[in-house]
Amino acid sequence: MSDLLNPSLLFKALADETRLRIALLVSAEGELCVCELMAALEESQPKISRHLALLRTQGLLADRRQGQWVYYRLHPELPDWAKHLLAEVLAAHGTWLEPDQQRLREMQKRPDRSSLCR
Amino acid sequence: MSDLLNPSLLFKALADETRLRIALLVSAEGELCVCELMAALEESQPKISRHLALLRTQGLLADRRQGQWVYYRLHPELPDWAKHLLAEVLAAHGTWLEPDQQRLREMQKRPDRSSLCR
DNA sequence: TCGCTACATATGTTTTTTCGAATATACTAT
DNA sequence: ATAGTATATTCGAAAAAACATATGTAGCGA
Repeated sequence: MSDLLNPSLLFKALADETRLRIALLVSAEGELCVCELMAALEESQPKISRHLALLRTQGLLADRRQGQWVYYRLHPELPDWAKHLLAEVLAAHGTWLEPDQQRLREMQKRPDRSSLCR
Repeated sequence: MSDLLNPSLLFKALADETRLRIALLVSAEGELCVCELMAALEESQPKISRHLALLRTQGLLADRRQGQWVYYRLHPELPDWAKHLLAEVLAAHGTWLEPDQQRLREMQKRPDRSSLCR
């Protein structure tokens, strides 16, 4: 069930800068929806969605829909070595994400995940 | 002097399977020459050399010539986060390299780096 | 139902990467 | 000098990846 994600596939998934920023941002922030990623990365919706689809089909991210929004998080069954790897990069180069995180904080009408659907 | 190698460049460098095998093998074995890598990976000489050139220019590997052979090792100034990353992958998926390491052990006329040049 | 917002995917094109084959360079031994 | 071995690089073709644009789908509120 687990090791579909081998190192080669992981490195390919993270070799694109947009996907790397997405993976690290999600790793740092916990959970983000598509519109938040669009705002943080300043990229078009299809571009973000396309890269998210790749990260999802490779088993790196998991998604859940809540109302109109789809939230992405690190896949709960992501192997430890992969989690550690992301954590290592984040610890050493977290500053690289700061512009993205800044835009995230400044985002208007950011969806509020605390109000659960019913 | 150090951080020319950012995470994005590292992941791109390791996104190719040939380069990933080279980097992990060198990381595991310490130092290998081109002909040893050819034997271990069963790939053509130009293909190995081309990928080595990429890993070298990106600062991942360092080379030294001894006689007719050129030995490659992890670059001594490779940042710690990058070393840890390789070690993490090696620890979790070292078995992936076993066929390569087996061929390395079975290699005939393997250059003897203990006989230093004079 | 309609209109709106959020997100996903298909299509055709452009850019990037990888490759094999050929050639060039560096060293060793004769 | 010549030949042989080890390694590097160039070049054009083929394959893969990324892109923008257009379109499709799903949920929400009126």
